[in-house]
Amino acid sequence: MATSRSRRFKDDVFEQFTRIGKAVASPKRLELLDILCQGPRTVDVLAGHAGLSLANASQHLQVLRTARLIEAEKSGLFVTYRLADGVEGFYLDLRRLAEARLAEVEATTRAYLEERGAMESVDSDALLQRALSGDVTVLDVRPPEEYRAGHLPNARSVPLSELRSRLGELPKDREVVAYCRGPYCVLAIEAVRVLREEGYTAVRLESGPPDWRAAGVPVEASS
Amino acid sequence: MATSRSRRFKDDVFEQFTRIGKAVASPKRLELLDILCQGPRTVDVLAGHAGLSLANASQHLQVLRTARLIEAEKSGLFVTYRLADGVEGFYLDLRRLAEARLAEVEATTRAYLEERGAMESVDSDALLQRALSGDVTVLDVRPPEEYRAGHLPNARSVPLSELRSRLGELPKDREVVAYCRGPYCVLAIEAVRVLREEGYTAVRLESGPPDWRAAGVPVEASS
DNA sequence: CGATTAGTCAATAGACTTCTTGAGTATGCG
DNA sequence: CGCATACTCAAGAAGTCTATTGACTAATCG
Repeated sequence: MATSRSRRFKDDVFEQFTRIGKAVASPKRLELLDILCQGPRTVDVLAGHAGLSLANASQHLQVLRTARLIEAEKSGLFVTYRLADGVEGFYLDLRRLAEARLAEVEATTRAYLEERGAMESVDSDALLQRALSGDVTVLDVRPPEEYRAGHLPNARSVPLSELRSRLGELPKDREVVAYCRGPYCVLAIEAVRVLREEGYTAVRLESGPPDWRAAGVPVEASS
Repeated sequence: MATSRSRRFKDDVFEQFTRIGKAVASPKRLELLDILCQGPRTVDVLAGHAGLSLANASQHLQVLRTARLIEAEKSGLFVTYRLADGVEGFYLDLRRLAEARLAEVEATTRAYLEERGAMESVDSDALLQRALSGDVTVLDVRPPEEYRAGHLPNARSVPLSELRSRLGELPKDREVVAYCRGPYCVLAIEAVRVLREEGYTAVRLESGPPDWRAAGVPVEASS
């Protein structure tokens, strides 16, 4: 009978698909993918960002690599991991599905924002358009190397750590739009808090470079 | 320090995303999703198709349901599960990523096809256009209820089990294009084998209704 | 009413995963 | 050369997931 043979074929195929599923079945690995969406990184930078021991991070990266979601390149002492083709898009799809289907995601986010006193509802698309228009001061508050890897056309790089000391550069009478890595990065939330304390009109743009790339919004490199 | 609080926030968010990942981290659950792409089904039909015991199928369905990928509706003795919004697209994205990144998927498929003596390479898009054009006989070899739930505009329903006895309905001088549920369903492969044995010129269209819906190809219901 | 059917629930053995620890390897630097 | 750095590998304890079993519930039918 052909059935048992086709059963084995199906089992094999779904087993293969599962390699992708298993790769994204751990919160730490999703976090690593999220960080890698910002650009290639070495193992200990990744470990630091995700709050993992070096050995543990390395192990998770192996899993992602066997699922072919990331690629490694060794140069000197350092191993640099980067996302494979098509993976950024898939990660964003997964995130979008989670946001759409799991009310808990929104609840968690809202709880955090309220705690930080940063509750607000801004039309994200309209805000992005304003950021692109040049009518507002646009701040990229991520570390400088991430700014260099890609940023909004008229954003200026002011890392959160330097924000307080560089307030002089920012005109007080102009609205400020701050962004960072994306909706689940907290840098811009902090930046907006600081700016408001100092009397600025400031809002956070929730999206980040990975979202813009996926949406076809221009993202400049360097400068 | 704000860091530990934001650490907890991130952990929570990624934990939530992981619910989707975990749901698609088991081959059996992916198979259930695949079947549900064809339309709503009751628990024991799903169990039968996926080769699972009733209790085990029910358990897997609970997991998918807590991840909100599927929805249940009870009517009388039967519980009918259906895909939630946006899930069909996500499943197809996952499958596409697996096909693109994992050479093993293609290898497994090729091995099965060769074993069945069905190796061939047809330009899938061109074949779909021909199937839509009306110049060939288009056969939907799935069970009739699946045909009713959605099929190509000029396909006729000839379930694989009835194919041999209904060959009289099919003109011998016209090329036949057979399709079933999609690339990993074996019904059309068998159908093409039977047709060729009987002297027909027959090819398999690899895609299926879920693919066409995602691509905007018209898919009729009933009739 | 009692029997039947469709499905869920609960418990458990066995298999897999995760994180940790400590050792091992390769490269570069003084 | 010896030593430091960046990373990987291997082993094991603790936790999680899967499939199976048998009992349980809810709806239907005679």
